[in-house]
Amino acid sequence: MPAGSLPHDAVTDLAPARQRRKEARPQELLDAALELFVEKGFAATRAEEVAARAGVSKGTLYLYYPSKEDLLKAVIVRNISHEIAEGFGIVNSHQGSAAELLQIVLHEWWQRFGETPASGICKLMMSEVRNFPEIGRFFAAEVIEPMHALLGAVLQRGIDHAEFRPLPIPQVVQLLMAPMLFIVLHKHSFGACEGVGLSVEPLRLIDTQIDIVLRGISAPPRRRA
Amino acid sequence: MPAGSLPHDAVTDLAPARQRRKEARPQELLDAALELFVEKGFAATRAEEVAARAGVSKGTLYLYYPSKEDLLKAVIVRNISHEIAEGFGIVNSHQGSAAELLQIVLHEWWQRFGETPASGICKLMMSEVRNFPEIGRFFAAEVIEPMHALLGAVLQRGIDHAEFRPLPIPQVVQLLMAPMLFIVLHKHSFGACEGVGLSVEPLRLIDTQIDIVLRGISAPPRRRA
DNA sequence: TACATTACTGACCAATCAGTCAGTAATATC
DNA sequence: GATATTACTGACTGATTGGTCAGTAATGTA
Repeated sequence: MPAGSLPHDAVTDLAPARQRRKEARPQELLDAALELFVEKGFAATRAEEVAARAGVSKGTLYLYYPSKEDLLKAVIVRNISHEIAEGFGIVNSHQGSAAELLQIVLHEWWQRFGETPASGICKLMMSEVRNFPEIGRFFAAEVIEPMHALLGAVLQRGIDHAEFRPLPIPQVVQLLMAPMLFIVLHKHSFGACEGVGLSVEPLRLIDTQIDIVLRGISAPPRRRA
Repeated sequence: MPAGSLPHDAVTDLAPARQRRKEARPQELLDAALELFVEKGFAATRAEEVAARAGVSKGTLYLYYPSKEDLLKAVIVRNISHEIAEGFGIVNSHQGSAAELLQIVLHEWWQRFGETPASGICKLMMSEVRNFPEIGRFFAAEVIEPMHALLGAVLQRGIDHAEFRPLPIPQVVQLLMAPMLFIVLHKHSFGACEGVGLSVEPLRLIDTQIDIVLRGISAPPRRRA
């Protein structure tokens, strides 16, 4: 506003026009909170900022969530994708090779989770578990463990079909997840800063990973019989 | 102390006995700050806590570091290992195969950095870059880029000697680092909590990684000539 | 033992922020 | 249009915490 602007009689130009949208608020607040918690961390984010980004006042935030910590819990709980169940669907119904399946699962993971704002949850959990171990246990049980079971099942199938050589499954699962996590963590930390080197190209990295790992775990060609 | 304990005339039993140790303070404060920043995050850590863990009062902290943010900067700067230079020494003087060299470099990285408290810097930077991009740029220039150059050199040598097949070096470097980062990040987040599943065994994971990647990137056996 | 120097302390201050609540205005109902 | 209901607001408060500084005691010097 130019200096000396005086409040001409009616509502000022940019007056936000108060609205009542009981249904939409909770999700909008959750979205705003996720963004800010991922960006700045839980402790460094002020409740009023969350409210402002969601387009409401602080009072409204506390109308829907009783405390900042409850807001955090809700952010985690509500963003937990139930798509892991779908992942099992894909795995169980897949007809082709385990190698193909692995590729599909990793690509789907990237598309349905890595690319979406929900991937920020990874950074958020990483940063905050030690302050909220309860939430951490919940996340581990609902996300990490199912995800590992899923990838473990893919590997086991490959081994059973002699497509992959015998493997230490838990370790290989962790090795498969590591680059995926690297990508999303980078995206929400260094990758979001100006002039911080290291260009990460998710799809290219994932494809290179698939290429190398598949060569690395494939069973040697049969000698005879 | 049992209830009703009264201050008997001289100094109380557990009186901390004030000491003057001008030389030792800065490092002790830095160590305490690193621990706490990694554990709780920068914003959630109170300056007085840092002082207390270092065994001094808040005033003393501010005697050595002008602000909490300056303390953070000092924590990063002072914990940046100059061992990457030694890494280049190892790489340049190595006589054996590139595969062997890769194994050595990853193991050394784990021993000299991953296992030490300094590895907490990884989590700290991840969590805080977006709040302190300046520090992020410094860290990228001093640590990330040299580290990538180092691993890139190892890969390049392997390719030059036809030990490895042609590779997209930047991607493969990232794939090599991802599990290392996974290990240290896990150690300082989920790994430090009770009852949060997922047992991560660093050496076993690193060895599995080396095994798979080496198979995955090795050049196919020559056909003729 | 007396005095000077200075590393260290912790009570204090000002700023910040989570959480509250009396009041406002948008919608529903008649 | 009049009245009732309730989603929403933002000034307020109590607690917390970054940062200060007048004072204290440990050490050095004579």
